[in-house]
Amino acid sequence: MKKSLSIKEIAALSGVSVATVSRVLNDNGRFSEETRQKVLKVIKENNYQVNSIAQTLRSQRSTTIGMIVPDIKNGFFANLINQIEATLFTRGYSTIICTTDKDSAKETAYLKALDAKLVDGLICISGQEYLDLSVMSRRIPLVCIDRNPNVKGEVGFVQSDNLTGGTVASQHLISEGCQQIAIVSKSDGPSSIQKRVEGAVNEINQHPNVNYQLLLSDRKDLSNYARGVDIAKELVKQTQPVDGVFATNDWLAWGIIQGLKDHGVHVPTQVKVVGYDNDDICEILQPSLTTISQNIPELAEEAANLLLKMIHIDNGNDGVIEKKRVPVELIVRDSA
Amino acid sequence: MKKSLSIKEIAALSGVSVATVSRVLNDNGRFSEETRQKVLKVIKENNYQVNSIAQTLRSQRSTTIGMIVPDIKNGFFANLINQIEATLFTRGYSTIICTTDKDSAKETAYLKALDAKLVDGLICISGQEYLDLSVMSRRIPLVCIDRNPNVKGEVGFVQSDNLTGGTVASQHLISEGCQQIAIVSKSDGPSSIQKRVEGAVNEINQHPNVNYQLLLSDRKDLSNYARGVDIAKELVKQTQPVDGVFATNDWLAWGIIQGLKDHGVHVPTQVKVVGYDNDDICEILQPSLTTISQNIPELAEEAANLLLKMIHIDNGNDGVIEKKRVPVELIVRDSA
DNA sequence: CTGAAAGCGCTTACAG
DNA sequence: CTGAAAGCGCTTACAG
Repeated sequence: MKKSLSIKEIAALSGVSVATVSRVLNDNGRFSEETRQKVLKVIKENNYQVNSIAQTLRSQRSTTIGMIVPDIKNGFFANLINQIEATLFTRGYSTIICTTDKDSAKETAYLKALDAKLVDGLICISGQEYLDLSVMSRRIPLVCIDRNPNVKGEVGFVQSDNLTGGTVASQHLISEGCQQIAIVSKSDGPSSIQKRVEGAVNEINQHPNVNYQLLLSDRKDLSNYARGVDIAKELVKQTQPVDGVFATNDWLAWGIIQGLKDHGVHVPTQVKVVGYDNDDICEILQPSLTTISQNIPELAEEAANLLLKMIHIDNGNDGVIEKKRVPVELIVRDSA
Repeated sequence: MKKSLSIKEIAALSGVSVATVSRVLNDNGRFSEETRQKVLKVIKENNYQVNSIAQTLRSQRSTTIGMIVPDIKNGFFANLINQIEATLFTRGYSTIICTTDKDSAKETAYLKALDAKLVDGLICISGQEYLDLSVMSRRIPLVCIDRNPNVKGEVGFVQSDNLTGGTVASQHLISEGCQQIAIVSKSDGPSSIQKRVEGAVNEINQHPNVNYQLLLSDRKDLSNYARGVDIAKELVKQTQPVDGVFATNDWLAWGIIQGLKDHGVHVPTQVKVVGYDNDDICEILQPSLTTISQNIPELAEEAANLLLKMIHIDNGNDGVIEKKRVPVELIVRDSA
């Protein structure tokens, strides 16, 4: 591999000291315009590229942040990751994305790797369990999105307003005339999903004439879609038929719709269905899916800004926890 | 931020030199079992974490690879990224994922950042244009997936067998009795997609009784799905109706199916449709989509292994280009 | 089996 | 305005 030039060689070629080259590079400190031109010329001519590793070691700042995410294939996460990364990039930070695949050993290994790489901050998205930061050798600014950290000390916390999301979903079904509502979710979901259920239940409880039942799939072996199909089988067996379903994600919702259809139950005329996430699939399905849309741009912006703020303040160890709650939006389509 | 301990402090606490601590850490060089135990004990007790940045600067090896990808939201890319990253991780490498959003300025900026971070290698996935590596200050092992690099020197090249993919798609339609086939794609697609079209055309040309037409959407403002709907409008207007469609991705295929349905044309009885990628949506749609599945695990494995091989050989500058071509598979479902 | 020392490529007080 | 020098935390010949 061709060796790249160092600041030392640039200095020699420019006839100045390495200190001066460094100053020009960082536009920091005083130097004559003439010197600057001279150095910049040599840098250009030699395609010099600064060595960030050396910078990081020296300055103890990596301008890199680590991002822990359970699953990159999920559309919601992919969007969120993409936007956070884009925001951080415009602010001069690189992002190392670590996909844990919900494997806590992998999560720990990644945390150590990020620690060793001196990342300036950490963003953790969702995840099944409490976040165990005891493996870190340093205290590091941390922002969690939809996840409860078990960390003492300063943690930023950005949440989508899942509680309201559930509430709005129920409200919509009720306003459409539903009186027997099934709330369908997964028994193994993270707290963000449980909040959706909680919101939906709370709302229904405000309406004495509306009943609900909770159906939690524990079929970890199935995809969300397949779980929905599976749950639909339960639904059609019931003596008191449901007329509304709130599913805590869109794939689940679509599985339910298809499962119901297989049993001759039509959506939305016989049963109305509301999903969650406003996944890309919502628009292309027939019936298209009524759903709750999370504000991904705002979640990304809040998380990135909060982390950057924490990095720059770097007050280190007082236990202040900043929280942001980002609104959601009901999107009405054909299914309810 | 709490400062982490250095090897120097571990050395002091263990009563040995930093050299010895380093040896124990890397299990490299000779030392007594007693020394090892002593040092390891201190490391454990103090939750010592090695500083990879210092290691990298010293050894000029970062055990980090960079990955340039056009779009993380695309299911095919997301899967591929995920699997490459997982493979590299088991081999001790971290992966920095850089999403270019098809913006070449962003691509250049990322390339520079990766260069500055001393990544040991680079994987580039797809992308619209030739890859411009002139911004790199070093020669670096590079593997391209479905992308033509314009680089002199050693480049690994892993491709999905897009040509055969197109061929197989046509074959299937023909074997299902189609005689008027529309090949639908995007005018702005990368070469990997053009290969699919080429394969499909070649195959049809083998069959004198089968005709085809090529429809390329140039509506960059539309999603793939919307482009499909749009194209379907063209299709139904034609005097000689088509009875088969090959679309170069699944979302496009689904748009066509929905567009045809809107005009009263039924799939698969009147028109048969084959998509490409075997996206997660294929199974949940009705009709479910017949498609060409790329072998993502093998693509990931080949790319990762090839890159690792190049890194370890590091022969640097002979112009050998390794190529791998990964087979695809026809998956027959309801739409054709 | 172990240590002293050089050096990876930078930044930044300190001195002038 | 500029340079000499220390030091970030490691690894690795070299010497013993």
